[in-house]
Amino acid sequence: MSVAKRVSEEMETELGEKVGYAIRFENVTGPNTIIKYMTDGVLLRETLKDSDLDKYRVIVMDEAHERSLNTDVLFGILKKVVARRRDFKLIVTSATLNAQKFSHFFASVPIYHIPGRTFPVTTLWSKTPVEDYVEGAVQQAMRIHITSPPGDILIFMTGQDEIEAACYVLAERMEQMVSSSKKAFPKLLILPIYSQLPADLQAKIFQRAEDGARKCIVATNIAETSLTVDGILYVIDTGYGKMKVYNPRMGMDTLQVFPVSRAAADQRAGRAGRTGPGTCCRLYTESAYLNEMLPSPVPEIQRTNLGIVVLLLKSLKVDNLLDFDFMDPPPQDNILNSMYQLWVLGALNNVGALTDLGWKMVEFPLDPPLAKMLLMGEQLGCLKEVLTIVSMLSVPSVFFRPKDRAEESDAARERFFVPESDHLTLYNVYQQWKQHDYRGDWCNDHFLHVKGLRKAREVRSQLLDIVKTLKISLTTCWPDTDIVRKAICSAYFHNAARLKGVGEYVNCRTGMPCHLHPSSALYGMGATPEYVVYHELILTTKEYMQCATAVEPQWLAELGPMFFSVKESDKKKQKQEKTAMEEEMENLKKMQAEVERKQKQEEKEKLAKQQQQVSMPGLKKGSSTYLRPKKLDL
DNA sequence: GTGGACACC
Repeated sequence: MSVAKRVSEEMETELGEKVGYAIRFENVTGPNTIIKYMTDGVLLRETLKDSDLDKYRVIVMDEAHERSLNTDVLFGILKKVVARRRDFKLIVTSATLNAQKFSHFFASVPIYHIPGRTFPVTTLWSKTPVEDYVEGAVQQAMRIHITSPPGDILIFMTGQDEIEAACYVLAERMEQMVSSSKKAFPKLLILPIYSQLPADLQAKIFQRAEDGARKCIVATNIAETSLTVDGILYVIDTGYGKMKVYNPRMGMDTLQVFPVSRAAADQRAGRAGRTGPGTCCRLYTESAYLNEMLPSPVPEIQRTNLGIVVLLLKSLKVDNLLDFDFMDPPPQDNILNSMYQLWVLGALNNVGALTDLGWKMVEFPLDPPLAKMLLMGEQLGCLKEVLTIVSMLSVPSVFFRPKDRAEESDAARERFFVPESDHLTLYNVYQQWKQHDYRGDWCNDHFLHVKGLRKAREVRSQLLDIVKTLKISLTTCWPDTDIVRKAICSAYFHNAARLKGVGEYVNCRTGMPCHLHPSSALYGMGATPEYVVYHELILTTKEYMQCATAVEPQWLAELGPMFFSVKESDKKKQKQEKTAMEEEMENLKKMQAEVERKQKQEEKEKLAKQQQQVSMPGLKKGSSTYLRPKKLDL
């Protein structure tokens, strides 16, 4: 938006006239707009309505090296548009590191180099691997503060916990230093930043420090690309970051600490050179950088659940997904698994084409199971309730639990509990917030993140607009919440689990152990329920179900017949059902095999390269102790 | 009996 604003000022027009912008919840453009700045997500949605993008003559894909999921899907689509339309131009801008690769993907088009305007950055390497990088970073920061000329410090850590620890230790060391030193000591302003930090605290990093004080910002990779602070002359890079990795076989996301890529490390270093010549202290050896880090991060499309991507591409008439021209094709397992899941949800038919339900699901910017929950809400007569639940599930957890007020915030959360369902608990939170006029101070009083709730409200209103354009009627079942639980069950029966012990479950289909999270409302039932469905399974210290709801076993049979049947039922009928399902499965397997065969033919050369990238923890053999990704035992 | 980088539709 700020770029759009600057350009429109330069062209001496109002923003939204000749120059405009569009992001998810905002569209500031008009009939006279000739330059439109937008996110890759907005453009991707536009291609669904007009796959030739006839509205545009030129598209500039900026920051292409970031390789977001949407950008990667767009590349494949735009490549086709370029082939079809003679009057269309595509310009891709990227960090030079990857330029060759982009050029090659688009039939070896010419590359233009545009020199950057940053200052040189001196790199200092660690001579030996650093065992404890939190401690290492703190020591380095103190050293810079004591011995180096003015200029702010930026430290990269992996997450909230580390940031809090680092800030705490830093403050402690500073205090010791000040009290043991006789002379006056320059101040150090320690500032944490990560996305979940409340906005007012985030804003502090941009404020000027009082006279003589040096700022020390301790950040996640939010400071790598998303926000830029001027005045940084020193960067301390731990060399690590968190990354979400999807495991299709277990249907589970893990958030793991990995060494960052060389490209990311260089990006981090560059943050020291915006104001003047800077310094980057890397808490890893030059050899680790050269030999053990990947040149660039594994693209998101290769490590994510592809449900929504499959749905989108199917709606664009890409019949054979393994044939789609991805710059870096995702692992076949991910594609096939997502197709299977869409088939199970009833979005794809036996030959892999979109069903009526599937076509409707595409309209919603939601993961397929969430879209299905919405549409089942329509069918079952509880759309209003489900709209709220889906919106709440689309934002980060709204419960705020500061460490120093853990008990107090737990008690506040428990007051919202609906004992049979975490989903209904979320609904309850939203309703109460609404009844209190969507007030911010009410959120603070009840240990809720205002930001998250506001976002949920925006999402809800966007979904409501789509519901209206589809002429779906807005039904409610209140106060019969069993119907809501049925709607949840109808979209999440693949995540059904059966009780094994208190709070201990196993997935009904896969046998995967899964645990109720200690924060779940279901603990409030006294005895935990026999059957639950859950929103997602996340591996941390255990496999935890995030957001679970008690369901009746007969609902599973009724709403998820491809997985479940009631034992007592007529054996003959059961056998017939089984045969029918087996037949469908066979069809699906045939479809998959055909798709696989073609893929193998055409992508033979690519495959070796691809596999190298796909084996995600993706580090070369003989990694030193510096590289120790958490091992995932499957 | 306790979690969770970051964008985005």
